Amino acid sequence: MVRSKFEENSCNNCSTTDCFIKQHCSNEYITLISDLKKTSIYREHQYIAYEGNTVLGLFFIQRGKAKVISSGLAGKTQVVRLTKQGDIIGHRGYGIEKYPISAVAIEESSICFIDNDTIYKAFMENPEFTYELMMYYSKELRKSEFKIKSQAQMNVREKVVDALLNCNAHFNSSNSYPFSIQLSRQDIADLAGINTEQLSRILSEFKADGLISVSKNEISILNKEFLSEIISPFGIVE
Amino acid sequence: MVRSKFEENSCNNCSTTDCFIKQHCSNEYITLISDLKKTSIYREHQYIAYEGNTVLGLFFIQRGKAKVISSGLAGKTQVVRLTKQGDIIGHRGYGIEKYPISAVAIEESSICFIDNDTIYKAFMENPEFTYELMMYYSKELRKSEFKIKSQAQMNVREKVVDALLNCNAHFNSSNSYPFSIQLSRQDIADLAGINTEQLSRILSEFKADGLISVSKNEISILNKEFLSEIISPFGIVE
DNA sequence: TTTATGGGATGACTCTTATCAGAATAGCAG
DNA sequence: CTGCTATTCTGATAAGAGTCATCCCATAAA
Repeated sequence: MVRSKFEENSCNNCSTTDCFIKQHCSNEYITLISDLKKTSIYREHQYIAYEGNTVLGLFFIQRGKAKVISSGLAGKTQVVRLTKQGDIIGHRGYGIEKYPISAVAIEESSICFIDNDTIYKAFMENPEFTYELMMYYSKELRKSEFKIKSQAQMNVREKVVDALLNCNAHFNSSNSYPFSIQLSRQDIADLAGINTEQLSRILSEFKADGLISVSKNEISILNKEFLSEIISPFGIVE
Repeated sequence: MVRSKFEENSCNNCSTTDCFIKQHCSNEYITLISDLKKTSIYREHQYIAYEGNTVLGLFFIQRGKAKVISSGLAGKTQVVRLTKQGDIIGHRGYGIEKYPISAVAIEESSICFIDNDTIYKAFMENPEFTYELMMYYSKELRKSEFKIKSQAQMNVREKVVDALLNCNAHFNSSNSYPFSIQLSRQDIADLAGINTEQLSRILSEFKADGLISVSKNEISILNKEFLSEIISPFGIVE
């Protein structure tokens, strides 16, 4: 996984093909942005953006994974969504003063930052780029609203399934099984919107039912179909 | 509230100043859209869009109010959001095949429909329009993600406050009190993500505490500040 | 090897919320 | 006004989820 400094720094040589900039901006703009962007490496557990901090621009994940979290009452944390290579962070804060969320790397990640002015110019001169980003928002919104319903209507068992399938949808790009989840119990619980004790109980049930396996505390999804069935009455998103 | 047919049908003569089209499209496009849009009147409880139906375009609320609902398990309904004059319906479905939600008028409403092709052309030739709509999505997303946290972490009491303040933010544009809410207990419960019995109990409490008044089943918010205090630890959105 | 440490699992208990049943009230037709 | 229906309110009970305490197991340090 070693990449040369050269590869990391120039958009033209970047191998991340699912980047929004590369896909939808004109060559002229790709070159411009390439000069103005800042690419940084974040280690696991390192904060990429802090809730409450001033919004200065957008982050694009060149490589790696991150979780987007929002702090609640009494130290509770909600994992709002999971992100991977090609995803965008900070777009919710775009247009307002302060980030409503924090973002934390869940593995070593390479992330490109583009400041507000540059990105605004890119929007104004690349309608397709703006359009595609709007579509990205639209998709995020659908997922987000599905999750509102999940939180409101699912029981803990269903919430756990939802969270596991969420991890799978975001991180198992090759859709191959068994697929192991790298998140801690705490993270999964925060994603499901329940506590770790309940999560443990439900996971034990699923383990007994042969839906998942656990070795060295690492959860593996064995059968996506059986899991999906548990929440199928709610419909599927994406 | 009687409007002439002429006023209703031409964008140039439309008095709804908070319309996205009027605010952000070129005059040329406003005229074009004006010819291609279809404006319809929906009565209270009438469906504007059906969950599962094919997405044909976007709806703009010229006048009136609507609720956006999503069906869940066992006949449960989630009120995903409330909309008023100037808001957009169907934008979540934009870009996919089928509407993930239904929209229902909650009072007589006049709604403009613009088909996919027309709106796509408008996007491509009016970057500012696309940009502003993207900002609209961004704002909706923030609100939506705040609601995920609400559903996951608030107790019923807090959820009721959240729902009441939501009604207030959407429908009390003049910000004057007492403000009366026109929704049924069922709608408010579906918005809060709780059942009607719990809602009744909490409303009775609030009534006893002098936070709201109820006459002829119509809820009036007397003191927004005291209500806000109940959920202030969660922060405020928008 | 032993011993600490931290994440995870499990049991007992409590509290909140949903459900069910029934009473009160509002709205409406005759 | 009277009766009918739908909505809302209230109480009793049960189910579900959260909390607290403890135990287990893996890893790392001594």
